Amino acid sequence: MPHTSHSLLTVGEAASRAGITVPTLRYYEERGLVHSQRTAGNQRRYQRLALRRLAIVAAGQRVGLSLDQIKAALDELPADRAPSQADWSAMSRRWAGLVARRIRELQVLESSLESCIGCGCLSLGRCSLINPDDAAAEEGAGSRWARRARDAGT
Amino acid sequence: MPHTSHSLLTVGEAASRAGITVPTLRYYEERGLVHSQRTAGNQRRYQRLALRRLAIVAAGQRVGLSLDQIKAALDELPADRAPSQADWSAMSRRWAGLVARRIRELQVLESSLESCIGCGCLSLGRCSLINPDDAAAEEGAGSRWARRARDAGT
DNA sequence: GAACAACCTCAAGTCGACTTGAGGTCAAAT
DNA sequence: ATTTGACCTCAAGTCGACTTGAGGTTGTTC
Repeated sequence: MPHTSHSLLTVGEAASRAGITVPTLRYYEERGLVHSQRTAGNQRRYQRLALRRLAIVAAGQRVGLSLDQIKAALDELPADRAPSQADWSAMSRRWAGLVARRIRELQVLESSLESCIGCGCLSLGRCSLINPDDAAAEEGAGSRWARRARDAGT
Repeated sequence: MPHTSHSLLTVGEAASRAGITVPTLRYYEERGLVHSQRTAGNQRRYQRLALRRLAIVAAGQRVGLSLDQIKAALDELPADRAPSQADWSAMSRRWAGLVARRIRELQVLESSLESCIGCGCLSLGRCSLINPDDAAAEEGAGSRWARRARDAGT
């Protein structure tokens, strides 16, 4: 076993702290979401900072972003320094906007469903769930909102 | 052009009215989400009722359900009769519950992001976005937000 | 009765986000 | 020095939800 009191983390340590599998961590690295140093023997070593980036990845997934979108956000943060407050709050603000928007979408849906509970909806014409044209008027090109659900599992 | 004033719809008509492509409609049918009759020449003909089912599929996707989950919901509705109000409101109620739950999750996330906007989050330990354990504490066994739920019971 | 769009089936491809496997190397403990 | 578990790369597989393609048929219109 690698002794676990260094400031650099092995893949296994980093993965388990981030709550993901080792292959997933490697995959994230391949996608440019995290970075590592290598030992003389070519093994990955992660800085603590990498955990923060991984946590941001998880948060982004909860927000409903694709890895590419998350990468775009991460790319605006310094790669090997703690982000400045300005960096950080800009990112938070953008994501909060996305979340707020999604919440509004779901609330529209929720009220449609609620009005459906009693309506019987025997005629198509009346039902706002079935006829979401008005409700979803904003829907542009394929904004079928990407559902990503990570089953943290384990 | 097929003349467009029958009570039965061709694939093309049904697909365009449902806002999906023809292959997608065929795919849905293959998955058992809709059903059709066939002409003597083996072409699909859809009842109006199929449009309602397709609309339910779309709604379910907006709710965030998989096609399997949506199928499970549809399977409890009569296949070739309009659903009774009881059927309908039971489904709406279940879906409304899912939506409400998802909204609550996103609201937790939203408030985390909001508090992040100003916090700087220079230390991992404090940030609720980065440390969602407490925020997500209400969440029971696994299952981030119902998607892989084996109780696809809609 | 020919043109031609719309239809048919079946197979394979795509994309995102991973997982799984084969075959081989590194490093901490004994 | 050897063991053993953790690590390495590269390739291929999986899953959901579709899309694309090839090759052939139907049905309405002129």
